[in-house]
Amino acid sequence: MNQPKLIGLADCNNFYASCERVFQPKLRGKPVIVLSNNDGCVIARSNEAKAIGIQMGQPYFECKNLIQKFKIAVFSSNFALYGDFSGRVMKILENFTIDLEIYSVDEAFMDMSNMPFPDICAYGQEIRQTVKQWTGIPISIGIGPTKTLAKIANKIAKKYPAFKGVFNITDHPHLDEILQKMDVEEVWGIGRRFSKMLYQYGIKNVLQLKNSPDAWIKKQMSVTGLRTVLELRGIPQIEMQDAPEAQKSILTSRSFHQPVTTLQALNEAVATFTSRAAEKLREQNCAASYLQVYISTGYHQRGDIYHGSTGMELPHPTSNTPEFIATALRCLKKIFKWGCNYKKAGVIFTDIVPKKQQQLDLFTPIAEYERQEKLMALMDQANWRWGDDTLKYGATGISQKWRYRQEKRSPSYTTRWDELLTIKNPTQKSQNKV
DNA sequence: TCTGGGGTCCTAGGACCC
DNA sequence: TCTGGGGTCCTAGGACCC
Repeated sequence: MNQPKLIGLADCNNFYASCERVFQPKLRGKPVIVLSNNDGCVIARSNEAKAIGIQMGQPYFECKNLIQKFKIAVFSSNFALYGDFSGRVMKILENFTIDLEIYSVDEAFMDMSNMPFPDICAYGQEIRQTVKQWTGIPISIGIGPTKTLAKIANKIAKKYPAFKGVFNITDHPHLDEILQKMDVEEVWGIGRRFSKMLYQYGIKNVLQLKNSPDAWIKKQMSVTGLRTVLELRGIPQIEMQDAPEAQKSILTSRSFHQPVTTLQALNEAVATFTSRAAEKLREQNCAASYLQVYISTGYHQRGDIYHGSTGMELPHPTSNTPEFIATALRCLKKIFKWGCNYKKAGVIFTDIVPKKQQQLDLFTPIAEYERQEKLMALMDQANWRWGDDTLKYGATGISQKWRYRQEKRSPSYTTRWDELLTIKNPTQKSQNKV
């Protein structure tokens, strides 16, 4: 029989906002927010910004008044920077556990069973301090017998300063009281729809959810919902994953800052997204054999709302950009409708296989494959070294009027040579790269 | 005027087969 | 007009996550 598990969830606090703050110490204790692509809406908030009342997902234009009034520091998102920080944090966490499962850019589950420490919370504190010291990123750690309870413990660790960022919910004497005070919506796996439904049946707090009958839960919320409830009861349903599984889909999409109306402009956008998706595919050493394209008008606009999407199978799994672009443009032609104000487009690759398993088709000579492979590798290298779009396909367009906007992006301090942090030397007037 | 992007899993329903 | 039962596979859509 398996030993009961102890699972820790380490979660970076206000991750993107914290990353931005690392390089601007003067912003410590000050409200900071990070915006989505297009500077459209708020996707990260420091505690101070939350206290002021800025909401997650709130449109930027809606909170401009508050921003001015409270002098909130605003950043466009800089995912290269956040990805780099994420890697550093995860590397540190790895040293503290036998099994780390990276769950998202700012979260990881840690197997903390059988740790040779009598006080698991003290150990958690040590992890927390190390990460803070080495990266500048504050984290919180929740510990519990299941992933769902570890998530809940993490929320508590964040909510009550008395716990100093680490909370263990396992065998807690006041577990039921804790759960009774939490809203069902706070549970991992219960979103807006389900919590609304549960509310209608009078199930408002987590304790009530935990004690609801299995059959009813399954009927209302399918097996996923039932798993969540069992996890709340301390029965593990969501195991730790040993190795990261191969991705099943790769998606690249963007909203346009201004509506796009012509097929020509959409062609460019779709070709660009396709190139980017193909790069991601090659980064993972994979090939794909199915491609979908979608385009849509805005949801907030007046007039016709249109959502078109279609897919096509490629003759064989590939990672070759020109093949994808040709297929994607054919898909686009099928779904394009004149007279629409398009606000978004995207490309999705599915049926992904590792490159080793890639089936070559019979009629293309091996030498041709090798030539394509070399060309792709060369382009990826050039774009990695000298910046995105150093080398690109003509189909992706030159003017790219549909491009999105990022007015307040911080420099990529850690990932681009030309944007390394510069420090002013008080004795000289010049600035030096570090 | 201005509202993100990238994923996973589950289910229902249709097509098809014997 | 009446018209079985059971299985598989695929896709679209809905739910969730960060």
